[in-house]
Amino acid sequence: MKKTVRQPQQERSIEKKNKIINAGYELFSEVGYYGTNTAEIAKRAGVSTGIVYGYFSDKRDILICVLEIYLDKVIEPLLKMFNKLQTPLNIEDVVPKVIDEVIKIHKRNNKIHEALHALSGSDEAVNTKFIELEDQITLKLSDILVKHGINGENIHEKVHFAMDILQSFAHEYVYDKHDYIDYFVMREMVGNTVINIFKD
Amino acid sequence: MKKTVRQPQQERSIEKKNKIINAGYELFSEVGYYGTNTAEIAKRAGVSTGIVYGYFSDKRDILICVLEIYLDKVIEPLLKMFNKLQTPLNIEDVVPKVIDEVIKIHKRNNKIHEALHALSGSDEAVNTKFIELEDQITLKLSDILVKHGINGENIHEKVHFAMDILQSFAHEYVYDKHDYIDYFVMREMVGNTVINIFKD
Amino acid sequence: MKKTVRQPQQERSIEKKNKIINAGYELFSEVGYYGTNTAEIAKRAGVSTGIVYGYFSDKRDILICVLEIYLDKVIEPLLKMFNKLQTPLNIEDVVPKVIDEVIKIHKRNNKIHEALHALSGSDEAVNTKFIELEDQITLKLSDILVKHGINGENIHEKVHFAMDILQSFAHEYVYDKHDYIDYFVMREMVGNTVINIFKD
Amino acid sequence: MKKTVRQPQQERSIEKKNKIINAGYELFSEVGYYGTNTAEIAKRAGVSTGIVYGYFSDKRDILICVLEIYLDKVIEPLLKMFNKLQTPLNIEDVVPKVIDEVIKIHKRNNKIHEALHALSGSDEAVNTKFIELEDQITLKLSDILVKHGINGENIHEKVHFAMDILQSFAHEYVYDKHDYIDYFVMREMVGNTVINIFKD
DNA sequence: AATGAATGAGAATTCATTCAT
DNA sequence: GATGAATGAATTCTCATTCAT
Repeated sequence: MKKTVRQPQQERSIEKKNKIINAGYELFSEVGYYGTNTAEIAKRAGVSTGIVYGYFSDKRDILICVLEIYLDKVIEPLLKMFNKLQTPLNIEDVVPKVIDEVIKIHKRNNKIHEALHALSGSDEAVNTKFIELEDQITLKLSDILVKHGINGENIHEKVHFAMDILQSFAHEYVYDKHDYIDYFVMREMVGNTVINIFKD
Repeated sequence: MKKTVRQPQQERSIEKKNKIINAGYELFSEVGYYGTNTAEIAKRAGVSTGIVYGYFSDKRDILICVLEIYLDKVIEPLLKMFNKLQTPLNIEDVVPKVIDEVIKIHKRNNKIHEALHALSGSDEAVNTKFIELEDQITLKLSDILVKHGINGENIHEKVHFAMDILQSFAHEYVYDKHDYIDYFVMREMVGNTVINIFKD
Repeated sequence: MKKTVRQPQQERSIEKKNKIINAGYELFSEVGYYGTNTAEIAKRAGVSTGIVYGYFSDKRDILICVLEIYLDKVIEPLLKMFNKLQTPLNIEDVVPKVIDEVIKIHKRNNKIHEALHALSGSDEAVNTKFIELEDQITLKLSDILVKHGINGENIHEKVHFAMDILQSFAHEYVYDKHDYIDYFVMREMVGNTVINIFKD
Repeated sequence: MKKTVRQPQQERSIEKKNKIINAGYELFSEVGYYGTNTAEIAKRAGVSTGIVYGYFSDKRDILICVLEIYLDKVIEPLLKMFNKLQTPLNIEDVVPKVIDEVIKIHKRNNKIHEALHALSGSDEAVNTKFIELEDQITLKLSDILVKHGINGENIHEKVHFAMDILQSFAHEYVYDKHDYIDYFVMREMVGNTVINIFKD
């Protein structure tokens, strides 16, 4: 009665599972979770519809896996950037680079971010994963910043708040295009604000 | 061929249309757009399924209308608060009040906000409406602030940015509950940041 | 419990009933019986949907009435033409005129003919009316022809058969447009055939 | 977005598709196109409603396929009959046989013929298919007749006209039952008329 | 008589999931 | 492990007909 989901050990199987996840990633990005059906995922992955249920317990399970690779695509470039920084770091120099990086990440992943974030409201597991993502980023960045000599007082709150601001701005920047907003001006504001957070 | 949607003139009809919108509002809030079906909306509104299509062209059309009342629920308490303020306004006093208000709004509307925002990624009309609403809020608030003696330079960018920050924080505050975040500390940061935006 | 259908006596009412029938006639012609809904008929007739059921027991009842005015539109011009004929009539002269007339009738009424004929397969009353129409035409024309000196032997069969041929041809002529058919040649064949039927 | 209709290759699948077409054929015959719903077709075919949409894009698509097998049921017995004939064929002997055959075909297929013809008025694709089928019959029969030594002048027009006449008569014969018509007499007329068409 | 809003059964269609091969 | 045909519950939407006003 219990549903057993294959834990693929062989390379062939892992490869196939990844193909499905990637197909899901693409399709969820393109037309959202509800706009995608499992048959299409299978087709795009080049496998049969039946085998999808050999690797995943249900459609939502694919989503969870997609979410995981999405998280990597977000976290990795950020960490890589921070790891390249030299001590002592000059916050005025770093912030613009971070802004550029966050925008870049947002551009690459905006659609899937929307699709996944949309689900976080109605799906506990998805929501949890998102929170975990934020946790990871916040904690790792806090660590790195403190190691580079940034004042550690309330560092988690500072980092988290800064990340919120940057993400929010990246979203504005990539999507909305309100006519009456000068995004160059706004970018300066964002930059100065973040710098101030870490300044004193 | 042509779809005719009743444009209700009489009070009775307007009332009924509103009942449907409210039922939609509630259900979309509770279980999201895709978790709701038109039969349920009708049932909750106390009407037949058929008449739903007398007032709305389709399910999405209900969403669009829900989006509109959502705006009111968001914008009205904010405007009311601002209208009570005395000129010249002391930004240090106002910001904490605004934070409280935004948190309150977020608490009341968090689910529906998610649901609507979710759709804006995959539905052009919903997205357009969303942007329209953001525009309205930004422009109205900008207007009020300038009238109260706030420096009008880059006011749209300032207001929009401040709204992003506040919304982002309210979201954090209401939802996420990261263990390592002291929300009282974060709240102070947010307040000071917003105050700084409008200070000089 | 019984459904009473108003038998309109006053002119205003009769006019209104006719408006509905005409609206039905038009719409059935344009989009067929199943492509038309009663709300549209009412709208086109300039009356409310409710009152339609004051004059007609149901949608099919409108169809029956439409069928009746259709029959008149078919029978009248044919009889008018035959009544103008002079004794002794020259069959070679008459037949081309009849062909022209039948084609004209077909052109004016082809759509509604299709729509009505379509129903005759599944609706006994409609079928009966159609048979009645054929009866009327056959008997009246037979009468006229005999009075004009045409040999009365098997006259009903001759007339009916001739009408079948003419109708069939008119249908071909108005509709089908098979590329490989020279309709001028076919028309000659039809004419000669009909003439032969009445010749000996 | 895209609708993919299975193109069944395996015998099992083809068989199932045929079952659905046959169920459609039966039901359209019995109660017409609008009197039939897809659930009933599925039930009659002994399959689920879902799989119907695996083989057909929609209900109309079933109709189109039914139209095709209808053609076969009409054309095959006719062709078989003609193929048995000896050259040079004696038209006086052939025509009565053809009349019998056409009546037989009509008896077997009258309802479906009605149903299909009905739709051809309001559905372009059905209409096109219908014309295509008539073309096939005309061209094949013309070919056969010429090969059997019949004068090829205006052969398409002759065949088409003869088919119209025969069909029209078969329809009369099978359905209408006008009291005042002696169908034996009429049958003689039809026979002679058709013979005359091909005589000189 | 007249209105047109309201009803609700019924229709077509979709799609996550299962299952025979 | 793999296939893809098959399932059938669920969903959106329509429309002939009724009914409160």
